[in-house]
Amino acid sequence: MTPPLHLSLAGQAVDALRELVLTGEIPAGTRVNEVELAARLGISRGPLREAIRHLASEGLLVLVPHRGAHVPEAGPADVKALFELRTALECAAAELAASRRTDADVARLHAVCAESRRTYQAGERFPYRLDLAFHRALLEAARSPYITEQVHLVQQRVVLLRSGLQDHPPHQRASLDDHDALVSAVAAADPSRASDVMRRHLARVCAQMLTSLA
Amino acid sequence: MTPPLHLSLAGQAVDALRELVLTGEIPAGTRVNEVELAARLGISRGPLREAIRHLASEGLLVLVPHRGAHVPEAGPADVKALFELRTALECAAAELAASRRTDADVARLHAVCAESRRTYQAGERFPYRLDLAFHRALLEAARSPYITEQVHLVQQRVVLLRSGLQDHPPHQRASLDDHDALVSAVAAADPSRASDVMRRHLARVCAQMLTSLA
DNA sequence: AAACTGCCAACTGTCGACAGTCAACAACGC
DNA sequence: GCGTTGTTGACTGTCGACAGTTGGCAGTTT
Repeated sequence: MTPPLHLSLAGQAVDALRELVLTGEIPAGTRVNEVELAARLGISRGPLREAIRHLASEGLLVLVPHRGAHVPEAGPADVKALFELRTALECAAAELAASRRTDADVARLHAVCAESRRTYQAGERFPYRLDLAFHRALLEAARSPYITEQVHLVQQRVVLLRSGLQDHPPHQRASLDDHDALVSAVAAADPSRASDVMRRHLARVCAQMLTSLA
Repeated sequence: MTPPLHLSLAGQAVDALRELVLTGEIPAGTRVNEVELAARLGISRGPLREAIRHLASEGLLVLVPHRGAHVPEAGPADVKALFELRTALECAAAELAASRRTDADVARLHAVCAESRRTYQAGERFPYRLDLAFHRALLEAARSPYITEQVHLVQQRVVLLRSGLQDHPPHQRASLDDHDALVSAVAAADPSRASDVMRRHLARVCAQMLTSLA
């Protein structure tokens, strides 16, 4: 059928399902039917079940015994709790990045910031993609694999919460400034300042998400 | 067979496998045979596979395509990286606990510390169980569900690394003092001091594990 | 009319069997 | 004797079918 495919069906199913969830194609609260979805993806229920369980372990799905899986519906309390976790992880990452960063790391961070600002001034709005790229560049500089892994998982859940939300330009402007301040603290090898800036940045983003949610 | 069991076979398999891994009954590096283990647990391969994937998502197993799962072998670099994650999470938890704790929380923490000290002075060594209980009591006071969840997962991985290691009494003595200092900071509602104490505590524990490992 | 009880359809949980892949072993050539 | 290649065995990946449970619907009772 598919001879030179280097990924198992379960692996493909994970990617496909993740896409369906993150794009909001499967709305929050909707129950996922195994047989139906398996047919839609062209695979059997076995691999699909593994994919469902995997995404559940990432927090993108919620399992209910004998009642299947559904995309979680998040309230303000969830957003706050999730950002407490994100703050813990990313502040630590910022600290580590400030103490471990190489010149190449700083250059990369500057490049991402520059591109973000350019895109923002050109199109009145910079894509979320660049925000993710910035945080990932920071993680790279932190060189802490387990923290990096966890931040990626948390960011995914934030993306899930963001689906159906749009950013206001003023908030974007503030984020750009935060990013610049963060790069400056990292470049200056000042861990505690980097942590503080990150904390304020995430507090702002969290507050903005809470108002957009209400 | 087992009529009034309120847990799915996969759920039971998760618990059983977790026990086998954490107790070291399945040594690090050993490959896990699905058919053999399924027979041993008295279930089919389907639920067992789900259990294996679940534990892999918790970091207790490593999956290799077409070659099954095995318990990860951890070196010093892994220990350091894991403790960077643990420090990020538990320092944040200590901060939150210090700012949110109720009198009941403080009482609970005091009780755990007292029992630890009593057991230590009586038997020259206090069980790891009480150390876990202390950190869990602190998490309860922090009231941050996602951080709590992640700390539990990390603690599990630490237990995995600890299997086959024994504590030296002097290190235990230091831990007892750290715990007391932590309770005092939390009781005084001093988040930054709580975070600092936790950081020092975990640095000590990490260093001790690294020396025991070599 | 409202509440309760028994049935029914749909779905999840589980199983056994088949197919594909990888690694070790053996035979062969150099 | 050593490296290479074909073969074989064991194991994982996948599938289709069966069994158990859940929630809803119809029928009945008060």
